[in-house]
Amino acid sequence: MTPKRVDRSARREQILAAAVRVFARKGFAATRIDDVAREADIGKGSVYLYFDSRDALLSAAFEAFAERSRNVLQQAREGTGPPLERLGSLVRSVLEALADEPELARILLDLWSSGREESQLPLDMPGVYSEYRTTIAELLREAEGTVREGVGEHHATVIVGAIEGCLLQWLMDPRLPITELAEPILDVCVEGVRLREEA
Amino acid sequence: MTPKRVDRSARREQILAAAVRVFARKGFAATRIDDVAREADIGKGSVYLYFDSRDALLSAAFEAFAERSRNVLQQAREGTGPPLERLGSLVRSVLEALADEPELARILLDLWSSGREESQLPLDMPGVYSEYRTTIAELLREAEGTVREGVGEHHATVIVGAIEGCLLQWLMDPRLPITELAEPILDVCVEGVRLREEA
Amino acid sequence: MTPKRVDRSARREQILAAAVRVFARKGFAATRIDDVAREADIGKGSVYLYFDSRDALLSAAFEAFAERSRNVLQQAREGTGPPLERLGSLVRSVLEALADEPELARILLDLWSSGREESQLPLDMPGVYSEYRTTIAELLREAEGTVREGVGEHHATVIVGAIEGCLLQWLMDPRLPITELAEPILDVCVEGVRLREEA
Amino acid sequence: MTPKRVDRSARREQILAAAVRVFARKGFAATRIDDVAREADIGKGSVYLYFDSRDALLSAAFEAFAERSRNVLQQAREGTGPPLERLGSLVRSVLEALADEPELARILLDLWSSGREESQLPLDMPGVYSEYRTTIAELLREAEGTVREGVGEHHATVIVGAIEGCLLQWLMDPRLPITELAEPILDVCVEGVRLREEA
DNA sequence: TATGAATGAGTGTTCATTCAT
DNA sequence: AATGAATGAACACTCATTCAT
Repeated sequence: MTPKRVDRSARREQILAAAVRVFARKGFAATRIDDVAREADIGKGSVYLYFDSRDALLSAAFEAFAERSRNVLQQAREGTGPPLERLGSLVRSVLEALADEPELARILLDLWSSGREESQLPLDMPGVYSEYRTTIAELLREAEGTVREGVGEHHATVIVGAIEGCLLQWLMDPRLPITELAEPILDVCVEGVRLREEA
Repeated sequence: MTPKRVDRSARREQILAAAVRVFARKGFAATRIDDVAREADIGKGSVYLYFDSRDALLSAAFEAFAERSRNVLQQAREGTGPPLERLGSLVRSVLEALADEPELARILLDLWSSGREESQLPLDMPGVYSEYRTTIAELLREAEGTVREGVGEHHATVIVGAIEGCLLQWLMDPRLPITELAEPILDVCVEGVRLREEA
Repeated sequence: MTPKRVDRSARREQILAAAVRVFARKGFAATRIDDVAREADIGKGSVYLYFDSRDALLSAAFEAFAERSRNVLQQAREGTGPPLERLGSLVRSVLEALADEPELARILLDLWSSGREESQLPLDMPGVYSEYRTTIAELLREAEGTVREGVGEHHATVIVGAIEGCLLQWLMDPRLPITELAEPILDVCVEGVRLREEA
Repeated sequence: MTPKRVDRSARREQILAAAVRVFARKGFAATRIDDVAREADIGKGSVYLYFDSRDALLSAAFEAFAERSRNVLQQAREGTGPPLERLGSLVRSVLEALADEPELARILLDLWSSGREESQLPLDMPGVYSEYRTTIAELLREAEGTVREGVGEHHATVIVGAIEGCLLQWLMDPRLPITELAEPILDVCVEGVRLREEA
């Protein structure tokens, strides 16, 4: 029926993976189509059989990243158990997912840059972060009674910020122990919103 | 014979300011020297009388940013009063400084990208964040007895992360009320490390 | 998958020949890559598929010239017969070779200029002339007994000079009958060194 | 009457001398107006008070060179004594003049290049060489009876060639002892045309 | 007269994209 | 489908020339 559909899509993935590796290494701006083709071990022209343009590679990388995000968030929303524990799982999942695919993480630097309003590529990074915030805000709302009064959307923003900000520091300085940061993040963020059971 | 009529360094600043505005708008990668010249209302060649290269403009922008950073951090270190309150002031100062110069803030997106290891421009962004962490870690240390045990460097990273991560979200979506985030950040971060006065 | 259709080195030669024609006409300094591309009837970018830079075109032209030189000199060294007759053949060969490829001859003007010490391009023109002199000095040495005493390296320099100087004048004024100058050169140079059979 | 005429012309000479020094060092193509101004120790704009354009500097340098040539040739024409001896004096004068002002000599490389037909600057180098040849041909004609039959214009070309060709080799390789070449040149050129007094 | 800041036309080079094979 | 040679638009940077002071 679709005799080469699998091949085609596998090939596409192969090229995208190569592109992500190169983007991670040199950054999008410094990456040439030639570099991607060489990394994917195919001819330069072949890249265009699977992607419309150089920018399309970054868009596809964004999509891959956004999909990971959606998955992690969906799990958090569908999870059961105490909301603050699900928040903890969410934070750990995010960091693990990034630590698992450090190359995908490194392209965040380019995705952030390209998210700019006047950019030609309107990758919907704002949307990704908006979803993050919404999901976490929802968890906080569910946790009503466990968290202090007044905790709300802004605190969700801070929690997302803490995660992304740690990630950012790791990207700037890979010596930072990104996985070890999960607990401190939770320490700060979860304790930072938890209701104090004052005597 | 006639001494210079123009103040070299004022002119330089004027061009740099124009460059920062354009970088903020279109991103460094998409900014042409011509754009900067037009924004500064001078000829293209004149840019080169004050900057060695296009990259030098970004480096200068980094320097401007780094100087702001150093000032804010210095104030935090020299401040008096309870450490956690000084942490609060620091957080507010950082956010205010960035909200005051949103264009300078937006080039952070480019500075982060250029911080990449293989980049040609050795902008010392890692150094900037390292100083941030050190300063905050110092405040936390001074706050010993007020903060929970085990609170340390990693928590400093989380606090820096929360600030930068909120900033990041604001950059992605300028509708976020960046200055209003100071209190939630402190809410989370300060409460997140403060000793619980358990009965 | 399909092997190259074009013969790389043939293409290279084609471009080089075009470049030499333009150099001959306008001089290297006044030649734009665009001129070369147009003369070769290809796109400007294609020049760079075969040559690293504009300078590389001149270097390649030098190589072509140097190869011709080496061939002519080798023939002179390998020749048989009385040395002074071989000198005559050498002189005639040099002039004929240049008259045959007047465009290659005209780039001599540029090669001489580029031979300057501080030049970026280390075209070994001095080496070429040094070989000329050595070869001719060798012929003169072999001719010992036929030439006057005291005839040596300096006279070789003068003979090379006479050839190149005639060439120079022809380049300045193409109406000079370069090939007809072979005999006068020999007249002067050979008679100028030949032993006088004094009574 | 002409209150600053001397000053003006002296200034012009100062600049021209500076230009010649720079041309000699880096070649005309690589010489910037800035280089000349710095060498002359004046402002860049001031160069244009005395010369119309960069090219005009090379033209002026040519004029200076051509004037030296004319002087030397005039002396040869006006001289007395046996023609072949005057030819000897001429050769020596030319070489001495060049050895005296090696910088003026070095710009020959640029003058030759710029003499090209399609060049924008039609420096009359062909004219200079033509005069050389005419003068020497005249000497040879006067020497009728002392030189072999058939010696004529072409031999004049060869003699001019020998001089210029030695000069060329010296310019390519300054280690060649230019002044020591006068005698070999005469050896070859004068003996090369002199009538053999056969027994 | 002297200056050097300002200019912008001009050019070498790169590289995304196309297309003949 | 796959290739890589060919292309030319785009751009950083240079520098001769101008001109306000």
